[in-house]
Amino acid sequence: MSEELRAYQKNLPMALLKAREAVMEHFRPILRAHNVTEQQWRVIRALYGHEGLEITALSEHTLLLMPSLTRILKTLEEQKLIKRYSVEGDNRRRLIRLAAGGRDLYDKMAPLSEAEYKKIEAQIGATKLNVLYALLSDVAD
Amino acid sequence: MSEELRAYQKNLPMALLKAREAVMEHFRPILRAHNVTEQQWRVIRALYGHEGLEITALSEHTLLLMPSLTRILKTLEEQKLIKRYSVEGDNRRRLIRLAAGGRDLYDKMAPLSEAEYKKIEAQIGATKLNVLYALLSDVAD
DNA sequence: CGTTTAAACTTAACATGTTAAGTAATTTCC
DNA sequence: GGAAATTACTTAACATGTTAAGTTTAAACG
Repeated sequence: MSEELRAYQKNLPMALLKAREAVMEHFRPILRAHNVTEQQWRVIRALYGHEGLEITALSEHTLLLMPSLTRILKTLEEQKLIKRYSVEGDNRRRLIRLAAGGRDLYDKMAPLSEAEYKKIEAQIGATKLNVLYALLSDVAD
Repeated sequence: MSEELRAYQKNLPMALLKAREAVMEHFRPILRAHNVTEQQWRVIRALYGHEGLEITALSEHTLLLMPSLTRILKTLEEQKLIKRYSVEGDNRRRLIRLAAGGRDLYDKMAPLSEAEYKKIEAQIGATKLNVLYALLSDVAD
């Protein structure tokens, strides 16, 4: 097999992207039905798991860059899904928390999301999935 | 482990994204040095492998949606990296081909890209990498 | 202390992602 | 053969990705 052919067929970023797109197809209907984007959902999820996160920390948890996050938080705040709080003793930082609306949205979507995940797990198999997670975390470091 | 914790830690789309970001970090310096975006490079690569592609086919090969591709092709054409050709007997379709500038760019970047890939392969190991490709293609279908 | 440096965001500008709607050219099908 | 459906692509509008520059507040340091 020529180098060019290898390069075209075994392209790691493309393979990862394609797999991700396939997985996301399962979740997109749920997202659309609740009028949230994928990235907004990532923020809500992270906040549910860690009530009271600073924006930089949120950026790390969600894999969203700060400028994107600035804009996303602005719209989530307008929709009253999150709230901003000041940090004692440091006026540069801001704490972000889910508002009641955000918690409600999470409570509605999480079970649907979890159910879809179970379907995927059933299709691929839990064992394979665990191997995949291990390899992915291997690649990520 | 609670459901919520599972959901937060073992999130397949996020794991795929994180791995992809880690891999792309290797290639971004090359892209930046040649003033091409990741997506523009995907287009150039696909065209190099299949001289003369219609836009819909290009969309499938690059995993870019048609509206994105429309814009990307516009800028690549302005930079004289690609050219458009008409298709005999069907005026809806357009054939896209690399122009001389596009081939030159590919010839400059491909060896650098290939070298980076070899580094990644060496870090992870060819065996693991093959298992990963197999699992990813499993997930993607 | 006051000046410099760094940290935590935000803005800006341009490219792409995503969904819906629009346009022009082909097929279908009665 | 001509209306209706389909195909191939483009536009539009809004959200996010990405890099660079700007702003405000804290920390460091001489």
